[in-house]
Amino acid sequence: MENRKEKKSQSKRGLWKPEEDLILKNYVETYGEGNWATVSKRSGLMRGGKSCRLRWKNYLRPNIKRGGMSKEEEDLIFRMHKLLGNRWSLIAGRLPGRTDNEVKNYWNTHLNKKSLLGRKRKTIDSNNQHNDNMEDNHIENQDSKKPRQAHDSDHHPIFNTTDGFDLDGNKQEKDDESAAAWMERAVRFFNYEYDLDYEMVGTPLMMHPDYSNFVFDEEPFTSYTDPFVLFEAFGTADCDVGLGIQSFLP
DNA sequence: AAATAGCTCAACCGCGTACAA
DNA sequence: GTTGTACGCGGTTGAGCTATT
Repeated sequence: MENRKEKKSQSKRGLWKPEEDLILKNYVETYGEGNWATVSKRSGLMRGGKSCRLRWKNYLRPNIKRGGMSKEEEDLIFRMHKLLGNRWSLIAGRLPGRTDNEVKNYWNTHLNKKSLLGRKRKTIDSNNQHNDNMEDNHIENQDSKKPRQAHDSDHHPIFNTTDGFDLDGNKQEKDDESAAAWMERAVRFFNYEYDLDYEMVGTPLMMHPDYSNFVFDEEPFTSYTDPFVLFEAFGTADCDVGLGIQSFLP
């Protein structure tokens, strides 16, 4: 413990200087990525391994894309976030050259505001009680200092069904019954995610009396069942949500 | 021109997980 | 099964920049 404290205080902190970047770059080119704990010893950098790893991953790595997000990237982040929550590394994985840190910052400084404004504006419940609760809940979540709790989507039935609905991206024709089952699960998922009312959780939205008062933002609902996004979330082996749903695939 | 409020984003921290001994 | 180590992730902080008064 004492050792760890000592080590910490010895590590240089704060912004990286160009000469430090150069040293780190040379180090990685010589020794390769990994073994970050030994970087300071071998390279002479007075930085902790974590700091070096982060600097490499976010700024020095080849093919890092700098500069503002395109409209397409912004749109994808928005959609993926709706689906996956704050899983920045997963979202960043679908944006070549972008890092999880960048996506997270972009969300917090740009898209999160839009999201909150949008929610306030876009629901049409006449008494507006749900709207306020939704926003409060969201802000409360954002302010939480706790480590990431499981996202609602982790446990939602849409990711845990056992009806064998085919989502493996093999371009199989979906019959009407399967499509209907899919849609129902999707509807239930969004009902759950927005957390409109705890009593509604698990209740098929179509059957709920409040259904007529609810809209999914200003886009048609189908945009959130965008096949690309759904495939990305459910159909890829490197996606932990995908792994969940893949477990019941044939 | 100076003060200050607001915003952005690089960097840090703590926790969880994987893996080896 | 336990412990130690390395790594990755998401939440948070704060320095520096910009806009406003």
